[in-house]
Amino acid sequence: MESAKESHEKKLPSLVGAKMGKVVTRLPPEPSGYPHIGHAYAGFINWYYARKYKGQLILRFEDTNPRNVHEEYYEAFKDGYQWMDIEWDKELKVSDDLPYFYEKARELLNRGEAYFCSCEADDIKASRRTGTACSHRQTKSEDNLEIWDKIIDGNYAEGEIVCRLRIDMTHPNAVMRDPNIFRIIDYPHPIQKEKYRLWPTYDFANALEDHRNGISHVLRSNEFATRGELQAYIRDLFGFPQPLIQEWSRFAIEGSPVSKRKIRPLIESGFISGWDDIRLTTLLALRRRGIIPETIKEMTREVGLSVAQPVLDWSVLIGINRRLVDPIASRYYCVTSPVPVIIEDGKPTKAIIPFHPDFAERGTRTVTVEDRVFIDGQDAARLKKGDIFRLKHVFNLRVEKKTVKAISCVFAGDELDQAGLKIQWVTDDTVPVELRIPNVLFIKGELNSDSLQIIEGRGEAAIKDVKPESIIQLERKGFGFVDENGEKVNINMTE
RNA sequence: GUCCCUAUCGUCUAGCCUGGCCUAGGACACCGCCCUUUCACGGCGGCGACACGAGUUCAAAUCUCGUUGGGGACGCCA
Repeated sequence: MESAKESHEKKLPSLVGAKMGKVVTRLPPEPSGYPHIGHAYAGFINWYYARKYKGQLILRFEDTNPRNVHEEYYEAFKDGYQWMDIEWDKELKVSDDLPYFYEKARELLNRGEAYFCSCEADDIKASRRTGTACSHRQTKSEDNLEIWDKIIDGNYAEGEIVCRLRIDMTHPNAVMRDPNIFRIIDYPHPIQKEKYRLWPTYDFANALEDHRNGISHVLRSNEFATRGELQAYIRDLFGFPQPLIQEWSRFAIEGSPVSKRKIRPLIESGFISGWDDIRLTTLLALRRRGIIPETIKEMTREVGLSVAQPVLDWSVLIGINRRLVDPIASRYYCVTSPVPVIIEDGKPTKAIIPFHPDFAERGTRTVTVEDRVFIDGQDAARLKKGDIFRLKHVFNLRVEKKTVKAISCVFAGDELDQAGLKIQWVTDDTVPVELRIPNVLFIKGELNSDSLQIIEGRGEAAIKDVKPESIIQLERKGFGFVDENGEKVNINMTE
């Protein structure tokens, strides 16, 4: 028991170069969509180390592309982190720092470290592949500074010109081949409105913000690995110290896309219901599926700072969740394809059923069984004449006659047969239940037409009292999240 | 095409840096038994892996080279 418990308390490794009280990490979301499990994973790691070393965690919205950013997502991220119990110490928006970036950019222009380039985007791209420089590289500082002012004054249109760093067009790391650091975007920003039209690119903003925010450790997924060199170069340009960088591999869950590019068409076609569809891995979806935050944390500790390419199976997440949710989920009976069981010699009998087998303090409900109950069609199919089974928490019955429409039984004693068959049941007093059973969205890259199964059933009356958003267990069916509880109870099965 | 990262049970991961303690440990899944008024949780046991090929060494999962596979970058996205 102890060894099992210890193994569940797997810890993340110590952080290189971390000093107590001196660690500052960051949550750097772009508010352009809903947070998903990958954000929660990275968020938890950053939160974990900030707390472990009694440092600080900074929430920094990377909102430097007004075309991508929408106001609602700032809140969506905060909600997501809050749900994960990830608390941050300071909240910033990169878009608040444009004056700072402007000042730094002008300094670089003045020093000849940057220049404006009016080549076509495609030509710039091609020249990076071939490693050839364009004539704009030679523009004098004074002229570049003049162009800067003209852009601010509105003399250039979007797409007409960009500001690039003068590094090395033949650098082995293509990211270093004179990267763009500013571009014109004539589009209102949700926070800054129409105040700016010249926006810094990711690398420039990120490199300077990390220094400006006093970030000691940049903990991020390695899709940014090749940008590291550029970001370090930018900080070096100003003589800023370098934070320590720790990267891990971006992970995936088998059959569950994360990208907006893949998900949006599914929503538009109506294949899935929205960003909170229970087949997705957005935090909203996971919550509605009955996955709890602790499960995501546990999974993060398990996967750790791996640099391979983890592709997790849903069973890992679901298995961890089942263990964590077991003690908190009350048990209920629910039957699908109900088949009547006629108790020929039935007399009203009170069944007292506990809500949880291990915690008596969670209480019981009392149901009176008369001469008819319903059992699940699948259980009915297994019964044949002469079989003895127990109506769980009531008494034993013997099958006398079985027709396609009903099963007739007689009382067969009260003694509990430990090894005998026990069957869940409902009376006439039920509530309609809709079970939604999710499955993977994609199988081997193909959309899975069977990714959501909906089953109608009858739940015992006690389910009417379950608070929406509770996680319950339908005995022998599994755990689920009570999504709505009205005329009908919708339950999203975790699976 | 060029550059970077990576390769351990079905899946995830520990070990690799500092070679011997590894007949390779754990989690999830699966199978069996036990516990049990659930096919839940829990307990015990089982199945099950060092991608391949060379090399270095008394000794290699661990070091070197190559092959193959996987991921990422080469955006006026982040």
